[in-house]
Amino acid sequence: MAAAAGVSRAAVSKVIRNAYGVSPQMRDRVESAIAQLDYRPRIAARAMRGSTFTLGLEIPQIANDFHSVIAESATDVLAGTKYQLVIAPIRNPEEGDLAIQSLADRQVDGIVAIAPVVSTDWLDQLAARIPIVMIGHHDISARYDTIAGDDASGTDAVMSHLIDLGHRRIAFLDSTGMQYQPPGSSEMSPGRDPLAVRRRVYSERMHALGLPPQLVRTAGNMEEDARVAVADLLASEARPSAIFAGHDTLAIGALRAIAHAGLDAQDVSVAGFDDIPIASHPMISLTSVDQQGYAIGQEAIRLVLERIDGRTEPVRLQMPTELKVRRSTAPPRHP
Amino acid sequence: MAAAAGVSRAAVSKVIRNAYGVSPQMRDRVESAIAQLDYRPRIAARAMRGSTFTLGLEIPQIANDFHSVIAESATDVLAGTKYQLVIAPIRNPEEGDLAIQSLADRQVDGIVAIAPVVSTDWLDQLAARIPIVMIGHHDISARYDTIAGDDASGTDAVMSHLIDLGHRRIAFLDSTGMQYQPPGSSEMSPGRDPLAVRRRVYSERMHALGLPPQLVRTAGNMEEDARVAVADLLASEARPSAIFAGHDTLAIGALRAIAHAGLDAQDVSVAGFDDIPIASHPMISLTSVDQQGYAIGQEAIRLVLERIDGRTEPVRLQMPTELKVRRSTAPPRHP
DNA sequence: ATGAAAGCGCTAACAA
DNA sequence: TTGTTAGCGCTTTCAT
Repeated sequence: MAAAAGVSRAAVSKVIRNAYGVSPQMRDRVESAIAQLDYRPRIAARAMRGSTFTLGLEIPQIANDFHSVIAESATDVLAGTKYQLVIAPIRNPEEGDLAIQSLADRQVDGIVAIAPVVSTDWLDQLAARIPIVMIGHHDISARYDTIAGDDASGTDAVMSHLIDLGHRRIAFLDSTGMQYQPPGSSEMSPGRDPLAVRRRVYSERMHALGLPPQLVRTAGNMEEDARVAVADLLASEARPSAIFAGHDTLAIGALRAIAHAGLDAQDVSVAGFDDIPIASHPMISLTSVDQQGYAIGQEAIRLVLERIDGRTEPVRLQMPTELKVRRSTAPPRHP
Repeated sequence: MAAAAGVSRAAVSKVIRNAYGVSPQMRDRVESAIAQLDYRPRIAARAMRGSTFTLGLEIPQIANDFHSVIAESATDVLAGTKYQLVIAPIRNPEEGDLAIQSLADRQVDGIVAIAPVVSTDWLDQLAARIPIVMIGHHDISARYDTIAGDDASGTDAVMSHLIDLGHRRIAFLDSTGMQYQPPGSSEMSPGRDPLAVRRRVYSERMHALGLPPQLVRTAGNMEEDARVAVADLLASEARPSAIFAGHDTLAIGALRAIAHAGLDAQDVSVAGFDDIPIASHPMISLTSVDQQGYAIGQEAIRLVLERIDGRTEPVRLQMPTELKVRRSTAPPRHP
């Protein structure tokens, strides 16, 4: 390339990086050579000396629309900038360390991670080398930033709503997980993940009313896992009058089972969390907690860019929540 | 690293790559040093000499669940292999060249692209350097592989179904797009993209019955674009008795407008294409054409790995389609 | 303002 | 079987 333009490599490098010390005519010469040769700098070579202009996003469960919304907003924010977003999808949060490590191995300039199952220690160590923003977990770290919805108040709102409607037999639809210990890590801090907080506040509210909490475990975070679990639940003795799902993807699965059984919101009400786009569809109309997924994605990118820019003090954001009451919750027919 | 283990760099390299010519004791020594130092090879440095063990997936519109399913199956196939999948998301198919170029700049070992707006010439040129698999477009290329659903027969099935139900005023819900010309490219081959095929077969079937085709253009490929367009349509004189949506994301948006207007399938039937997961939800129950998105993703990865492995003859796959008749289509109340 | 040259961490060819 | 060495294509420092 340099040879073709009849200039030094350094000159080409400077022009590309818009660096100081190039005359206008030099710039012209190099730029026309670039255009003519259709020259593209190799990111890998640049990575050897510095940055890759690549931001990594770890996504557990790409089928979860809450995650898609975050990816969408990150894409929107980054469009037209010099940074390229790459998503490392995994099958479940337990594989989070693999995806994050993989992104680090590829020397991305920053990482945004959505609620992976990794220890804070492990992440702290990584964050010493590379900017990291954590979405979802309520971590307190000196090295990386955190953005989470206000799970406690969101859950409170759901519980108050259901109780006010007259529900007493309220089940919490939970996913398994958070069992895995990443190698060489200390134990996970308790209650840092979003579902743990929602589960805890649910239990507290039930206890406060003298009601027995009913935790229904799904086999995983897929819609289908929830459908199966709720189908079983409906066929059992322990049928609740309302189900609070740990997140909307589970709630949608629950609604499948309920609709399939020919039941409606007065038989079994359903509330979710995240307010994914389909929740507002008039044919679904799922009561859910909005935690501003789109804004979370925007903020995450903003924070990681700030860190790339030099910030070192950690930032912790908590997004306000708002309960969207829709037709999937109603007063119970048989309280 | 090499120094710490007291061996040569070449030895380390060989152990990592499982290459020929390492004694068991050498392997042991190196491996324990790797474990102890928590050593991770830098992908960028490897890229300078060869491969990156990274596969790129270009996704237009991450909010489209058909695309998510493809990403999901690709993730599943690649889990546990030495390859890492990275997704380059864009806002619309018109930005396809940016995402693909960006992946190429990052020297991924292979690229899977979902129906981007790029010329076949441009792609052919790129495919000379890097394995490419195209999903969606019915391209005929000597250099890259193609996987597409059988759009013609799928559309035929939808049209026959609607006509058999008694519909005559059938609109095609189309998205704009495919207008953009990538720089330095020849014109796009006509009819290579999925929507063009569906639109064409729709028009043919309408003409065959002596009916005027009714093309309804949305502002884009988002669910919301379809909702707006259909809301306008319902309020106009030209209200059809059935809408065939170019793909399911548009169909879901159409159903929003229809449900919101208090209408049902007998007023305005809706059929879509792709059979995204939510289509089978009992509360949505969208008639749609299944083109096996999950299998498409699997095959795409298989093909790109085959190419990395040395295959050079192009492969073209066409997936069979199956019409899933559900409750969103019904005989018209007012034919 | 420009160019020469060192070096980033690997792999591959070759020498020992 | 092992180690030495020459690059891959950039960025950065340092002369000019």
